[in-house]
Amino acid sequence: MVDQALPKQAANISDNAADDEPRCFVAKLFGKRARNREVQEERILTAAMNCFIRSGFRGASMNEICSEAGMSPGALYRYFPSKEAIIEKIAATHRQQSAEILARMSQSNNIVDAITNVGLDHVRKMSMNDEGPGPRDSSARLFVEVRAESMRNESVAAICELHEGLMREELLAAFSAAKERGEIDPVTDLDLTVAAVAAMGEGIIMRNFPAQGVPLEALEPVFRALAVGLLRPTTPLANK
Amino acid sequence: MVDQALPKQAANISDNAADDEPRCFVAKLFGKRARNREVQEERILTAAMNCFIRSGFRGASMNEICSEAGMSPGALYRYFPSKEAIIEKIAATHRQQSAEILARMSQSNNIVDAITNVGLDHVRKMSMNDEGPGPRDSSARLFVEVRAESMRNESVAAICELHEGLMREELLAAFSAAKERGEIDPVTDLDLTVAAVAAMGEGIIMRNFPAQGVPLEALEPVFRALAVGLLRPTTPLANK
DNA sequence: TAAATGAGAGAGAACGTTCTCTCTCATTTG
DNA sequence: CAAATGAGAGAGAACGTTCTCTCTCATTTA
Repeated sequence: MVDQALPKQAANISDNAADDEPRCFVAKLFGKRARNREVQEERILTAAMNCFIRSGFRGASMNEICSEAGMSPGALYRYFPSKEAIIEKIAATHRQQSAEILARMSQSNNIVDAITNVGLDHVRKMSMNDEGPGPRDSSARLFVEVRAESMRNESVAAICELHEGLMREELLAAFSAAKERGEIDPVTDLDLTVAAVAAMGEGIIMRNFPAQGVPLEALEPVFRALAVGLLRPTTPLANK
Repeated sequence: MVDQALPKQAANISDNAADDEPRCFVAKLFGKRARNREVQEERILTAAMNCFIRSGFRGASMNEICSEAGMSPGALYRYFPSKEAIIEKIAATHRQQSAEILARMSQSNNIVDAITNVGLDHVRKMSMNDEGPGPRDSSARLFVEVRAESMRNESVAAICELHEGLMREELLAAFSAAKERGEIDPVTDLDLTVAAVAAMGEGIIMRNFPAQGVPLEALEPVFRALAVGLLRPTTPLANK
């Protein structure tokens, strides 16, 4: 069989500069014998995510994950030292995706539009990983699973706090800027408002409205009303 | 790990056997015997709840629950046929408590006050079971645990849907009445608003603000602003 | 005494993890 | 060039533990 795979360690150890030949480094991306470590890790994480969505962090067994990934336990444990490590990695990835969406808060010059758009973006993103097989609200399930685990698992709690702290900072910065622009009632407690918006957003994400037949367009006025209500903008309909 | 010096068997019932009670079959079913059974079931449920809060539904073992309850497995399995049955019972009890609070929605004649008060009641109740030992946000933990389980466990999902359906009905009835009173913009989509309020409420409950040092009084304007924003009352400050 | 109750051992399955062995293949050696 | 080498990758049995649940038998209760 002429299956040329990427020699990972050869590139690291030997320093032969005559490596201009474009080798077939895409070793059958998710195929039986993929050689690349990152590809294998990705394969495991994808499988584990499916299992965790189906059975929960504690409910899913390593054998279940191995079957889903098409690997043996021996192979899997070459890439992750423990089930706990897989859980932590998946929790981090999931929360990081949320934080990245929130990072776009400061792009808008209008706080009501900013909240509305970022909220919709978040809901859209969280309801999107539902193309392939499996339950329609996989992201919502994972979200709740991570939240539950974070309430009793020290390291998962730390991972969540890291990303959620970033999200709160982003919100606070946007709110502060809006306050200086005069868009927010000066007496508003911004810290509390940030916490409330974050909490309510979590509730919305958790329920996964798009998966229940509520279109994003229907959600738009809800987010807008929430923003108007909580932030009491002094010029509520200026940009609308 | 509190090994409470609880008398083994005889202490749970008062010893006034001198009464000339009818010792018929029915009396046995509904008399002292039945009451003792309820006491034992309650003991198991309380212990199980503590364990589930500490370790999660799947993470807590039956041995852990037995130790917490000060019972042997043989005794425990006399009262509950399976771990699943305990989980279902606890999920039902927890969700029912929420539904009972929501049932007071119709008592208020002002929709903004109604939402504010019921929201505060709910948060207060959910943060109150924190007198004894254990984590401060036991109700929030249980809430998330039940939600997570409901997303992959058919019977727990049915239990949740039962009580949450009641809650949505209650909200919808209050909103409809308010709409007829002219308190809500006629174009508002009440079904969507009910769903949104419920989802955001879940988010607030989940974060358990009182346990994080946010007093209920601080939360009051947040609920009020949320209600005003989402329901757009035509006479927003009438009763304030 | 008969029925109810409970303690505790432990059965049998499933768990997370480790171990051993085989296979593949780039590189080294002859 | 062909054989030898050795390290990475993986399969799958097996390990010790822990799981849920049952069974036996002693004690309590009516």
